[in-house]
Parts: sequence; structure tokens; C-alpha cells
Amino acid sequence: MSGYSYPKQLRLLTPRDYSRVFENSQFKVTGPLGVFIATPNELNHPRIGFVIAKKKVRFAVGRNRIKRVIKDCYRLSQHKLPSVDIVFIARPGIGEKENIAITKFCKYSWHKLSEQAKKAAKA
RNA sequence: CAAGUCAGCUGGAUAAUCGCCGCUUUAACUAUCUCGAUAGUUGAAGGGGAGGAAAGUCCGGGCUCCAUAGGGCAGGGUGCCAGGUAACGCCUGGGCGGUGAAAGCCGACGGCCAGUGCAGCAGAGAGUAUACCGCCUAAGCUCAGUAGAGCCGGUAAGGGUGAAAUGGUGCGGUAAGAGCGCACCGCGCAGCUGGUAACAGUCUGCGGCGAUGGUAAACCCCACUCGGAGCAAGACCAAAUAGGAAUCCAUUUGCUGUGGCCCACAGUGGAUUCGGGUAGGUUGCUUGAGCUUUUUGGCGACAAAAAGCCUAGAUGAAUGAUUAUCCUCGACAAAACCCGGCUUAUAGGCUGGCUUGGAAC
RNA sequence: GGCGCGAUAGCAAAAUGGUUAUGCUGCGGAUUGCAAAUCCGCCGAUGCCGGUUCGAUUCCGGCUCGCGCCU
Repeated sequence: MSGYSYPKQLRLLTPRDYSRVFENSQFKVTGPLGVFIATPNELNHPRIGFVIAKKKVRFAVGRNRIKRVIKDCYRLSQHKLPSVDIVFIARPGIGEKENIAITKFCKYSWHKLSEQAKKAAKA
């Protein structure tokens, strides 16, 4: 896997993948905009999925925007991340935030996740 | 120029880099066999990628399944007339009514002279209308015997109540009054004329008008119209699990199946054969009542013909991020089977027609 | 995405087109030595905007919000 593309291998696709992350969420990064939870996988690359409830962000346009922004940030920094399955859970209020704020939060979260994964690997 | 009004168009632009989703062409590898095709994976190149409302799901249609959508009842919808259309509750033209100074805009705009019902409070009276305050005392009776008072009555002009009280104005008439009579206006019926029709009329005749009050987004009547469900419809490939499924023959009742019911239709029982279809996947899925231009017909909606064009098709679900430049600093808002409408939301900009007012020539 | 329901006081829940019942809660008062129970009183633009009607909770449109069903 080279370059900065975003094919389907880098996403969580089935309900089984999601429930696996929820049931054993080893790593967690919390923020005002949302929560990233993650668990290690057997693959050599990370995967990501989204949970954005209709109650948190009212319209489909807004939900898609958040997904796009996080996806883009994830795509550009995929090689820095360990091989984990990540799920993003939105919090209320994220719909009003600027794209830059979401991007900053993502970069911070990737950093944190990598640290947590390194510690877990050593232990 | 200003104000108003109607119709139409537009809905940030340009460039670079990295990405996302289909499509087309092409190369390599793998698998299959009918041996030159099909499918998959990876790479390269090219080109495409949200809206005027994509929205609400309020109507109509296509498409799919249920039976080919058939008969009857029940129920729903529409409602001036004519036309357009695949169809419509939409559109166009016309009529009538309302509104505005006008351009224009708005109108669920059939029928209470078939039947049934409803109208709180107030008020005398709310429907085969009524008589509280009033007005009158001519005729008849009693007292008085000049005036007058009472009885028997007459009346609906005036007051007052109400959302609503059953023609209006004037003159005559009268005891007082009253379409009681007349004139004009209004109304109704019949005819005539014009118009396809709705409807209209300086038309003709008849009717005094308590005929025929209001209410049908009250039941209802009349005319026209509607079968039901919806792409999560449906079709195909198929681990698992349960035992059934298909074909043929028989076919009474009951039960089940499609809308609320009935008719009707299909299934059930026996024999033979072997498939069945949950997870998951594929398909339905975009060439269509399509778009653009021109011509012809029509007042118009629209129709016909010719030429050209192909313009998203996802399935955890695609248009973004970063940077630069410019301006008026960007509203409402994101396809999920597809079309035709309606309704609702919408910053700003542009164009044209019409009306009124002002100024100049 | 499609289909179907609902909205009445803080909560629950009635209501032929004619003054929005009732119960619980809350507040004030009466009662009591103090409380409980009991009695009396108070608190609503019927989700919003229009239309029909003399008059709409009710009838008819359009919005808003909430809930349910179908993979």
C-alpha cells in the first residue's frame, strides 16, 4: 500500500467490523468534538469507520461533510498510523465547527493513538 | 427617472497539487471452458460526476408483484365551461364573482324551488317566520251621547337584538299601513339572439316578489373518476437450518392467500420427480412521455417534422482538502427506481413586457 | 428511501361546530398543638400559519416536532 489513496481496504465496511471495535476498544482519544476508539487488527494497515447520529448532526449534508474532512485527514496521514481499526463517534456541536478545527483535532488524535499503540506493543 | 406588477435567466470565477465514485480504451497476471472469449486482481491513459428546488411526500403516471385488474357493495377523490396531456387535484384560453387608481392578482366557483339536520347567547320573533315597544281606531259592540274611553281588532312604516329578521327609492293610496297600485332599479320564469359551451344581452313577454332565507370544507343528491401495495417492489446466484418444493391427477365444506366485504380466482389431498433459500452477493439502475436548435400548425398550454447530442448511478453511500489571485465575499440547501406537476425554503445579480406618476425634448 | 400514526395545564387524560371537563403535582388558604388525610381557591394564546363558518380543539389545506413499521 503506497501513496495517499483511500480505497475500500482502508475502511470498516460490515457491522461485524464495527461491533469488534466496540466490544474490545483498547485505545481511546476523547475530545470536545468526538471520540476515537480503536483496537489492533491483523492487517498491515489501519481502517476507519464513522458513527454520526442523526440527533448529533441534523442533516445528511453536515454528516457527510464531517466524514469527508476526517477521511481526508486520515488519508494524508495513514502511514503514520499503526495497524488498528478506528471508529469515530461524533458529539453534539461538531456540526457547527469549522473544517480547520476538525482537522486539528484529528491530527492530535492520530498522535495520541500512535503513542497508545506503541505502549501496548511494548507491553 | 421613480413606484408597482408580470415573465424569464443565473445561483461565485480561474489555476495548481493530493484524493473520492462510475464509464470507455488498453497492458500484465490468474481462473474457466465450447480455445477466443468471459470473469476477477493490479497498472496506465482519456473523459464524466448533485438541484432549482435534488426537499415535503401533497397529487398524477411509468415500472414491478399480487389474477389479465373482472362484476357488485362500501369507501375515497374531483367539482363554472372548453381545450392540452401518458395522466392529474396540473397547465392554457374563456366565463362569472371579489379586490386594486391601473397593469394585474385572488377564488373547493355543481345542487338547500329531492329528503334529513343545524343556528349557543341576545332578541317579540331564527322558519308552514314573528308582534315586545310602537302606529291606528275607519267598520262592529259597550259607556258617553259634542269630545273621548274601553272591547273586538288592523298593521309591520319606525325603534331595539343578532352573523343573519324575506327587495330598494320615489309618488299615489290609507284610519294607520303594507307591491295594495304605479314609475325606475333589482330579482325570477319563458322565449329570442350571440357563443362549441360556461354565460351574456339598452331584446320580447309574463310574474308583485312571504315566490326561491342561510348552511353541502353538515349528512346527502348529481356528474366524472379511483383495484391494492410499493425498488426495503420484484428477479437471479447461493454457506447454514427447518422439512418441504415443483409437475400431473382429483377438487365438496372449511381454512389460507391480494384492499374493507361479497362474487370470482389461486392453494390444500394423492402419485411422480428433486431441490429448498437464511447470512452474503448480483441485478433492478439509468436511452428517457430525454435534451438542444430550426421549421410548421395553434390566441395559448401544446403538438408534429428534421438535424444533432448522451448528460451521476453510489450501497457505511462519491464533489472534498490545501494554496494563490479576483469580486458584489457566495442564500436555501446534497441524487438513492424514474418522470410530469403542486407546495414550502432561498443572499445577491441580470434581462424583457405592461401600468401609473413626474421631468425633458 | 418508502409507508403509517400523533401533538390539549408541569404530568396523565376527556370533550355533537356553541364558556376546554377531570385526576395527580405545585402554590395560597381553612382545619390541627404540629403533620397526614380532608375541604376551598389559583396556574392554560388546545404545536404553528392560513381557509370554510356568525362561531373551529373539532371541518379543510400548508408547515414544525415526536413516535412506530418495512432491510
